[in-house]
Amino acid sequence: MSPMQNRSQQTHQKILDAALVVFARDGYAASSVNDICAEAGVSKGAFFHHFPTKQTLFLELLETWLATLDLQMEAIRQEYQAVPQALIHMAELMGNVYQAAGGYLPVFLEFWTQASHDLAVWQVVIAPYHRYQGYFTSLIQQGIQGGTLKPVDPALVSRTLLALAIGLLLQGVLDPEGADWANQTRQSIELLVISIQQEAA
Amino acid sequence: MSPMQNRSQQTHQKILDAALVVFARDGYAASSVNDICAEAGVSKGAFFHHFPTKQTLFLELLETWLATLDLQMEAIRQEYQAVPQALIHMAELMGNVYQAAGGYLPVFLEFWTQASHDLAVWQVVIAPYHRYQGYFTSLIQQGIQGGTLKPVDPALVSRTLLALAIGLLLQGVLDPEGADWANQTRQSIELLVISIQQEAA
DNA sequence: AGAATCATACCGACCGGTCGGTATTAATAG
DNA sequence: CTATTAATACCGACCGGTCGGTATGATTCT
Repeated sequence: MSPMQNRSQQTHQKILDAALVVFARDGYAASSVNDICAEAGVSKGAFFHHFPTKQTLFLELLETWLATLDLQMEAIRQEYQAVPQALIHMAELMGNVYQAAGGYLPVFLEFWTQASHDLAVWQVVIAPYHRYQGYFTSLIQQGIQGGTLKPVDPALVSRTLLALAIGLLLQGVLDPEGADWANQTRQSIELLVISIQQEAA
Repeated sequence: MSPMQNRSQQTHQKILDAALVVFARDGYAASSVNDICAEAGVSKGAFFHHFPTKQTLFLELLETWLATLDLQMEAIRQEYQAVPQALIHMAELMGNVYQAAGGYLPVFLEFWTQASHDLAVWQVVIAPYHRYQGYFTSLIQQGIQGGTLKPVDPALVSRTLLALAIGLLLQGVLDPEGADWANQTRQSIELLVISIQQEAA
């Protein structure tokens, strides 16, 4: 049943798992390769056998995270349904993100921070960002044409939705005990969706 | 007219200004004291004369930023007016933040990131965060009692408002050319405020 | 003068990354 | 199946360089 990875794959994964822990705890720049090796229980030689540079490891971690996000997005998209409900389902996706992230929410911040300082990271992040923004924009556009949403500016509402998701995530990082953030996210998005829903004539 | 600072105060300020530039460009952890000194045109000896540690400098920068934010918040609070309008004015405050930050928006991210890794920074950040959250909560509560707002959950809406501000700011950091973020912020908050406004009976 | 301010030289610790060598596994041959 | 070879995976000492911070001497102000 289990994939029965060979030693190399196991080590590779151990390093990735350890890096997630260390980056979440100390931040990317403040984390040394030695720290990651110690957490993974692996030698420095093994590290550089699997990853040419520290940045490569970071990018692989980022791409993995984006891939799982894409998977969840696609799952929502598949469930064909009315536009307002699709948006609300997206809120539940964010709830999944909180759950899946476990104690590693700060790495999200780390991704964003590095994107603003490192061109290579930025290029990896900006594409999905625009893709998601476009997805929501067209979804809202579609809702307007279908008559379920008021004639709002789709791009504006799209950026507003993303802002809610991102802003609540950041608050969750800063003050995890301050609220039930998964629940809060659902309710915040519902609040916004209700405000742009077309009342029945 | 000018404050005519003495040499010591000028040097102190030069270091702060330079740190703002360097932190915004490279991030806190990746910025060396030497980099900051070079940017400031000041020797390392001068640096450590004015700041015992690099973290101390960072905290002073953070506290200055929070103080100006407080100042603007207080200015809004002084203008006594109806609750919904006060909230919308808050949106304009965020517009000021964009303007005042100039090219230094990434330092906001840096503040947040460090807060999640460094207890001392976290303690400085968490108090104002809760204060602002409480301020908006009571403002909304007041609006509900005054009949200008629907009977929403004040704390929930407060966190939603903050999420908008933060989330739009983060998008502005990642994709400055992607939108007119100051304008977007105003419209996003208006969208939310309208949705919780009590319709005239 | 003497106290405050700044410059220079310097320190040990640690950084990311390299390298020569050693296990471990896979491939091949007999 | 075993013996041998080749390839891969791994180890840990080590490198040049940079880090935050210090010690000390020069300069500037009061």
